[in-house]
Amino acid sequence: MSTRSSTPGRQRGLSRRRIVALAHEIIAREGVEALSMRRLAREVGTTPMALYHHVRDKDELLALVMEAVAEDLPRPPLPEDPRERLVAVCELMREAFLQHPWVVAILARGRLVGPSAVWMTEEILGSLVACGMTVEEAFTAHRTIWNFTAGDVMVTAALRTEPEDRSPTHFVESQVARQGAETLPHLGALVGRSRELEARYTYRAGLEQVLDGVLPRR
Amino acid sequence: MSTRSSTPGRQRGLSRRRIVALAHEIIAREGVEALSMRRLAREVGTTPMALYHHVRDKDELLALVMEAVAEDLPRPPLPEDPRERLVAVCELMREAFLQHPWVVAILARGRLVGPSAVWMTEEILGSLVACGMTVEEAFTAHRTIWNFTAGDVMVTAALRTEPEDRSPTHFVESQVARQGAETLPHLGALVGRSRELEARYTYRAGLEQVLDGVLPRR
DNA sequence: ACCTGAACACCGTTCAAGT
DNA sequence: ACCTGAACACCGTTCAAGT
Repeated sequence: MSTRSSTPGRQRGLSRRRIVALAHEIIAREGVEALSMRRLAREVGTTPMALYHHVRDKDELLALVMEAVAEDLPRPPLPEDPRERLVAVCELMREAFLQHPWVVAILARGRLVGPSAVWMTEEILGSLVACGMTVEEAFTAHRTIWNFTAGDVMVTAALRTEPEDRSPTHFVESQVARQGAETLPHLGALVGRSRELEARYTYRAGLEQVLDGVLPRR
Repeated sequence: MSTRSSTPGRQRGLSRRRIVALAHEIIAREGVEALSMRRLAREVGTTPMALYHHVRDKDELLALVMEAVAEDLPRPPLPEDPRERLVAVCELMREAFLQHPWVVAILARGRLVGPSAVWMTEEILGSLVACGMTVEEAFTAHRTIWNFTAGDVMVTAALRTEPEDRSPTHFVESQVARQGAETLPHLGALVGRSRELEARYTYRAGLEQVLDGVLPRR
C-alpha cells in the first residue's frame, strides 16, 4: 500500500486512489446522482478528461468506489451457533447497504459484488451448511435470503429519503379514502395504524421468519 | 373514455393520453433510460416545452406511465384456498414487474404504488387473514413477502439484461479463482455448478419457503 | 505518460413571448 | 389555453493536440 512515499507530503498529482476517494466523498455527502465526471474533475482541480487517464469510464469508477467501501467494512467476531451466525452476517450486510444505499442501485444494474465482500457470501453459505444443508441447498437458500435483504434495503432506503413529502397522508389512508373501505376491507381495517405498524417492522424479525421457512426443521 | 371523438380521426393535438402512451412505448421498446423529455417531444412532433403544459415534470410523467401500466394488468380469477390465492397473486405481481422492470427502480426511489395496483395489496392481506392471521400480523407478513418479491425482481431483471458480458466466468468461479478455495471452501464447492443452480432457482419455490416461515403453523 | 481544449451529442427546466 | 425559441446550467465521452 505505502511502498514509495515514506514522506507524509501531499501527493499533488492525480491518481486512482485520490480520484476514487474523492468520488466516494461526494457520493457519501450528496448521493450517487451528485457524482459526475465533470463535477469530480472540478473538485479535484483538473479537466474532466484527465480522469479518463486513470479510470476507463464512470461505470468503472463506481465499481472502484464500491470496492473501496467493501474494503472498509467491519468484520467483527461472529457467534458460534450457525443460525445466530447467519443472522449476524445478514444484519452486518444490511447495515452496510443501508449506510451506502446507492450500492443497491448499482448492484441492481447487474454489477457483481466485489472481492472484498465475498467473505459474507462464504459465511452465509457456511452457516447454512452448518445448519444441516447441502451446498446446493445452501446456494438456493442464499438466493432467497439475498432477495429478502435486497428488497428490505430498497424499501427501507426509500422510506428514509422520502419522509412522506409527496403523500402527507400515508399510502393506506389515501388509497382507502380514494377507493372506499368496501372494496378494500383489509386495508380499511389498517387505517390510522399503518404508520405505526410500519415503524415497528424490523429486518431482524422478518429474517427470522424467512429462516424458519428456509432452514431444515430441527 | 371515448366521450367526444366518435370519429376514428387521429387526434392531432397534444394530450396527456397521447404523451403518456408514447412515453410508455419508448420505455417498453428501449428502457427508462431512453426516455427523455426532448426525445419524447421530437417523437411526438413538438418542442420539449409543449409537454410541460400537460405534465408537471418528468417525475409526474413516469408516475402516469406506471399508472397506465397498472390499469392494463390482467386480473384473472384466483384460487379459493387462501395460500394458493396468495401464491397466485404474488406470481402475478412478480410477472407484472418483470414485464416492466423499470417500475422497480421508480418504486425504489420512494414512489408509492398507484390506485390501479392496490387490489393486489388488498388481496394479499385478505389471503393472509384467511390463513389465520390478524390484520396487524398480515401487514407485517405483507412487508416480508414484498421485500422478497422486490429483491427477486431486482436480481432476476439484472441477470436478464446482463448476460455475463462483463464476467465471462461466473461470479463464483472468478472469485474462487482470485482468492483460492482455502479461504472460500463453500463457494469453492460450487465451482462449475453455480450457473446451473442459479438457472434452477424459481421465485415460486423461494416464495413457498418464505410462506412456510411467515404463515401460522397448520 | 499524463494532461488540455474544443467539440459532439445530449439532458431537465425556466422564462418571456407569441397566437 | 396552448405552444415556441432562446437560454441556463448541466451531462459522458471522443479526438487531436500539447508537454
